[in-house]
Amino acid sequence: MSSTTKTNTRVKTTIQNVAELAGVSKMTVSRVLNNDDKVSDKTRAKVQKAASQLNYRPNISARRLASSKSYFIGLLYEPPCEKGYVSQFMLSGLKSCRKRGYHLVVDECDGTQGEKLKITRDLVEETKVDGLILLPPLCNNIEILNELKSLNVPYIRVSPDIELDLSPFVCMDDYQAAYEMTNLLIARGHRAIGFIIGPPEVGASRLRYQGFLDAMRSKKLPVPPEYIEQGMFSYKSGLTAAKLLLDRANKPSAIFASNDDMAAAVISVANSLGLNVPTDLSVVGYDDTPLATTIWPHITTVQQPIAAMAETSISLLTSGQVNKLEQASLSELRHVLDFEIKERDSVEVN
Amino acid sequence: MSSTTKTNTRVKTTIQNVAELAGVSKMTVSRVLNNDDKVSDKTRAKVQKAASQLNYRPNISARRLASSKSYFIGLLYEPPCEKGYVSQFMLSGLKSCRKRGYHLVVDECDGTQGEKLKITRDLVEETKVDGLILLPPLCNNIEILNELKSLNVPYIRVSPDIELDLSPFVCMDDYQAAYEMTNLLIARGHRAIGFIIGPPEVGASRLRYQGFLDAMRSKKLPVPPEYIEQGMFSYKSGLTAAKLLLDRANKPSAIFASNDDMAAAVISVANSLGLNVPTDLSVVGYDDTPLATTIWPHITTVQQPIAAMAETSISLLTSGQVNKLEQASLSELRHVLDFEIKERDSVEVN
DNA sequence: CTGAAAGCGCTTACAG
DNA sequence: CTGAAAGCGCTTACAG
Repeated sequence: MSSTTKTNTRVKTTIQNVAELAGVSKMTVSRVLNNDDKVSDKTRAKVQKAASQLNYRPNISARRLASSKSYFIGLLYEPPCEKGYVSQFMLSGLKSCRKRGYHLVVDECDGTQGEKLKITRDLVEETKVDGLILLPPLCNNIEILNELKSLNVPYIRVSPDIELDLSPFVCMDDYQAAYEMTNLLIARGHRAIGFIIGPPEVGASRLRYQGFLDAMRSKKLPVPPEYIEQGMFSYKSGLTAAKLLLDRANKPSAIFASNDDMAAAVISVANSLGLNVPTDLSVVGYDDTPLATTIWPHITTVQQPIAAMAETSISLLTSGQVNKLEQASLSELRHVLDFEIKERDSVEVN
Repeated sequence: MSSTTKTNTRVKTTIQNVAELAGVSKMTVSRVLNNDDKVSDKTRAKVQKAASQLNYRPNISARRLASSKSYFIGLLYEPPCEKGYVSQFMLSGLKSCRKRGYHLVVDECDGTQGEKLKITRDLVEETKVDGLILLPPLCNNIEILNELKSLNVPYIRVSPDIELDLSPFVCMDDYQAAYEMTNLLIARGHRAIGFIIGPPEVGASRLRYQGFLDAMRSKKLPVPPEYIEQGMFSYKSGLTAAKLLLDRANKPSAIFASNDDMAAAVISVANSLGLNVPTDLSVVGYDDTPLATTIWPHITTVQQPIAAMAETSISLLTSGQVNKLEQASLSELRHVLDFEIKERDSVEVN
């Protein structure tokens, strides 16, 4: 019996087989599978047992053909996105979709505002996605959000800068992460800590900076203006900022850069100045991009929960929770996921 | 009329509509769409005209349901893969599949050899992919190739090290690229050129090295052993090699690293030694990974034709050419795609 | 709460 | 070379 079941997984089992085993009609099986309310608990249990016994997996193509749903989730990104961010999200999203019998349709949303709107509309109307995921900075594009709203397609915003509307979003707590990272540096004995701010047009920049400032203040540590530099998230801007921070007599013993590219630049400048990282200077970054574990020393950084963001987004979109938006409380819309501080080799006890 | 056609693209047109416009049966339309031989040229033309007039796009789900084909292409990769390589391939592959009405199913093939074989089998038997793309180093895994052969699934090997079998593959000419890159350095006036070799277990390492050697020899330039170091493709190994190459009186004026990570390491070592890149030392890499355009100076490197590799692979797999393997000539199986040398800021006239 | 019928848009197999 | 019929595996809409 058990061996028969095993071989059965190789043979395609249909809704009809499940119906027969459970002793009900295909219709009832379909209802159970789609979480329809009006099925008695007893029947539901019978069907579920039969389905799992046969290792039944619904045929998506048949579903798609018969139903009004497309079983497609769209993922829209806008270049240039932080390197690696899109692909990490995509890889996780692909897996999350697959295990639910959905497919992820990834599209680049580039060009003028008009072209972006067109790409968005096409994805909705041609591919007929059941839901859309908007990566930053697209998730802050109010016209696209409005278009989606009028098209009546549920969407999730990933790490939005501001609460433009009452749509659901996933994000991490940038303020808290920067606060904790700063505390880690302080705990290692650092008092003179430099900071490179991210570009002002990115909302997270302010939060990361504020987290740093508050952590310093809570420990009554000074934050002299010459220890603060403005960066643009690019490696090159990190180079410039690091030179200003380090090419002086009274230099910080640690530098917190608002992203990994700039942190890597700090390490490079330190080296060219004859400073060893981490013995002479500790450096921390933010994002945990591939670069953080490419260069040497590997950078201590904040790991964004990208896989969890993808999983949460797709879970919300496929469970249909997003459709019940009107009744949803704010707490159901906001998903603040846990970050992790990855301690590596760029920090040392001072 | 023209405006009607435009609005029609919004309404879903079916094979039935095309059949009616062309004055034939659905069956005939289906034959034309699937490139069936036995259709008269006249009928074919009529159908094609009607289809394009209606902007007809076949419904993949209906096709999948009715046919024995799945319209899925599998992409199998094995971590750790060169950073960015997989995601670049994936992004391109996603687009190539989409425009053909296919879907790309991406899966990570990790673990023991037994687990890898199981993942491969599952992808074939459960998802029923019509074809598989094997990224390196999976494409050199003879057991997986054999398994696929016995499962009778067509596959494409991407940048395989060796010709293990008579299956089709896509690749670029590593030897030629290294040859040309070396010539570029020579043309810029460099005579003393150092080289960092890639890991011996990667077939391309040998080809790149040989291309370098032959270019030097053809110009009668010396290649002293102290200018050659062994690397492992990692940044850290590049650091070690670069120190050996640069921390001496008689140093090369240019260094050719076998990949970008090591080239970035060379730049870092140069900086810490007080050498400016490119004025004191020219550096070139290979692969054109995101890192090459992240750090400063941006690295002059060889761009692998990843998008073209993805497009070619999917084109071969979806056109059904791969099935006619037996009759295929070798030239039809081998697809050596054009590379491009990206000249950036890490090389200067000597 | 449950089911019989019809149909989604294609292709397969069979005729002619 | 072309077509009428049946069916892929589900869901929708309608009964009861």
